[in-house]
Amino acid sequence: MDGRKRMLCDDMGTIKKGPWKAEEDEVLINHVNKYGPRDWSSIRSKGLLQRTGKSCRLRWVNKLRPNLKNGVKFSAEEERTVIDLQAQFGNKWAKIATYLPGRTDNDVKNFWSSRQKRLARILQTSAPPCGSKPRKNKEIQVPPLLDGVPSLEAPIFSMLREEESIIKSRSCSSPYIDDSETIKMVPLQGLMYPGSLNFEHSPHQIEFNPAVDKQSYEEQQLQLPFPQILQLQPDYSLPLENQDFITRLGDPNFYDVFGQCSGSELGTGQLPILPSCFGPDGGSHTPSQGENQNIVTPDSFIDDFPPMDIFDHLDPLPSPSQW
DNA sequence: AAAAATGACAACCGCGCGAGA
DNA sequence: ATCTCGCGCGGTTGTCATTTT
Repeated sequence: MDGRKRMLCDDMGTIKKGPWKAEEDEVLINHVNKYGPRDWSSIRSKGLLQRTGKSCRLRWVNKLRPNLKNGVKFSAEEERTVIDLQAQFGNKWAKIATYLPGRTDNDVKNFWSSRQKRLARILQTSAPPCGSKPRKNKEIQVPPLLDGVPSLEAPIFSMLREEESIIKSRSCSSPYIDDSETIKMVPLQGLMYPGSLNFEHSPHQIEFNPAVDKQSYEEQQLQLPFPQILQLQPDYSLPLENQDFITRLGDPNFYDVFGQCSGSELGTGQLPILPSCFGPDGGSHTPSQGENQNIVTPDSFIDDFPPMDIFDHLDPLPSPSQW
């Protein structure tokens, strides 16, 4: 339906909808200048405009109010603020907007919505059904660790525009990340030793062989002690979210992000999903009752995940048929 | 160059709340 | 006490512009 090209007229043609004209804006501004931003309904009752009071208020609040940052993109700082406040308050856009001078609840809402769409698309295109062909060559075959996540809803990756370049420039700080143009499996290999994963059994059950990791890897590669990989310290030069993510890797509650996926249910040494393998016990950490002060939901896990842009640099994994 | 995908933005709708009659 | 009305908020939809394929 072409909702906005047509000039909708409800109530026997007395209510105008659709885009505002400059003349209407002028009338509205004049009214506000005279009476203040109130009595919206009187604008129509006085015959000044064929708009509902609601529509007038919305127009004023979102477009005509002074000091609005119309047409100005959200800065990185504003993005971060929204992300933080959304985590704190939920979808209380009006409340969040009060922390952002010049921004309206609609702005914040739209920003968040766009972000959600973007991130949902990233996850969707990163996790094609088995056998499906990626739409673009830039995409990757999602690692089994994400592909098999049960009932994981659209992700809420925390991702700032500025982060991609930072990740690109900094992500090779891990000795386990291929220090080349292509960053391979950053979230996975950054925390595991290459060769410690066995994909033979099932695409959704990666077998973790601790024996392969430390010793053989260190012998072959760098003489770096294993604990170094777990003693992750926040890098304060990184964006806040990355710091937080890294910090929380050391939080026991962060390991078993999907709660129900205890090691006992899955079998020792089998890694159904990535996050469990972050645990010191290889994913068998089962939070006891009352241990969920920091309940980690799938969404919050996604929030804590590193920026998805880093996946842009992943080499495609072999398809299951190639395993 | 054309088509498709995506992002950004504007506006409407429904619901709930609070004040006043 | 309750009814009505105005307002504010969150969700949703549609359009246009830009980017990507």
